[in-house]
Amino acid sequence: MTTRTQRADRRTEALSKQRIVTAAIDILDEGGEKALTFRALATRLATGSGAIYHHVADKDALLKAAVDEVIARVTTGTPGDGDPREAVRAVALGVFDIIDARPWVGTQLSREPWQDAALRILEGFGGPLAALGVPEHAQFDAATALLGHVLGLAGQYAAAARLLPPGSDRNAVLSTFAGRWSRLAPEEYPFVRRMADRMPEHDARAQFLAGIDLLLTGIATTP
Amino acid sequence: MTTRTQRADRRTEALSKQRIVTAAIDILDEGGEKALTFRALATRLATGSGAIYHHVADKDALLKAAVDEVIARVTTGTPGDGDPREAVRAVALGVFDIIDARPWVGTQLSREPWQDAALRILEGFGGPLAALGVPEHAQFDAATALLGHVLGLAGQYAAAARLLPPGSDRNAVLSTFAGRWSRLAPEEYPFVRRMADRMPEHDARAQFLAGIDLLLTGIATTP
DNA sequence: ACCTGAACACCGTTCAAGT
DNA sequence: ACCTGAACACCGTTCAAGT
Repeated sequence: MTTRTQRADRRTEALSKQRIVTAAIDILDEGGEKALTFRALATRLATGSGAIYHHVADKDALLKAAVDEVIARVTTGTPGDGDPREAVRAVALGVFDIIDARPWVGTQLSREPWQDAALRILEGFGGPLAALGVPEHAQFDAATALLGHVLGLAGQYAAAARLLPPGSDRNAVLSTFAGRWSRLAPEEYPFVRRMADRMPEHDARAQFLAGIDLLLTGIATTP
Repeated sequence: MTTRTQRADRRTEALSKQRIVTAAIDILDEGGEKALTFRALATRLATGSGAIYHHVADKDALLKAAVDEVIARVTTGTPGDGDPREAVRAVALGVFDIIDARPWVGTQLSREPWQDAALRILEGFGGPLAALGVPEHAQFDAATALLGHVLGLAGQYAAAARLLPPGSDRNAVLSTFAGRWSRLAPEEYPFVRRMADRMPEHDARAQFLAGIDLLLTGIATTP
């Protein structure tokens, strides 16, 4: 007899892992890693903090699920049957752009070795590498090297972005650091100082891609 | 008149940033990142937790100083005047081995973009790259790509090592993950599954170095 | 079975009080 | 100036009590 009122009562909609992960992603996007607490999550879901543990093991599992969901969107995009080199670049840039847009993904990927999200990226490189004619025994080294570049450099830019006001873009980040580098001791850091002068004309995304291309060239040249 | 007793009283030795950082490194080595708390640090230094703040701004600064000290030991080793390729490999492997021995360094390097430690590594690559005849405009891309590989892949192995009992070595880590990968869905992860079968015969350090060599080949081939 | 929210066992950091 | 250590403002996680 009370069925008629249920439809309007959105707040008591059943909790689920999916709803929790979605809310967690929203909080991470809005306020960064620091903002994601079980109390904040419970408030947003209009429930008690303990309720979350009925659907998610702990905070680590929650972060893993959030990263996995976001990464899956890039790697499940059809690779197409075009140039395999372009397919590799597309996967790499896809992950780079995700990390750029959501720095918390970069942080988490570094902490989650060989977990679901990293495997998806690895898998995304595998097909194109085979299509490129890389011998099977060399495919694993090639794929892990590409993964390493993606996680390492994209993660660095993500961490840099975290230090600056959320509004500022990639190149502003680089410029800020370039200024800092110019003031280093010339005897200790001759190379870094020299490079600092070139920074302003550099584009972070292009630089990331240059690394991918160096690897692709190395992969194509190595027998 | 109380001067005679001072020599034996080691516990009241003056606090200093150096002493604090050394103690922090010891705690990190013995118990990992979780073990480093200001309370544990204060206990080891036989002082109050608040005293630490007279010498170190906060926990972040403490971790930065600890990583910087450890990384400086590798990059300040004389690069020698031998093969520049070998010099690049030596820097990369040096950092890899540090991260392997102290997983907390890997975690921290991912969180500290373009800070002292990362700059030291970058600088370590700079000299050899110039010696290799890499044109100046390409040196920065090359150095950052090498840095990305070091931070990305070495960090992954470090994080993996953290998940296993502290005794187990690199290859045991890989074998454990290989077993897990073999049980993945074949339609979703054909590449990763295929690679899992090759894992047992792989050496993590060699695989890391293979990536460096791919980059070096790419760098040498790119005009 | 699922949810609630107070309670527990921690943190990093601050600060009045001491020397 | 430096140190002490209790106090503060948080955490993640647990668990008796409710539905």
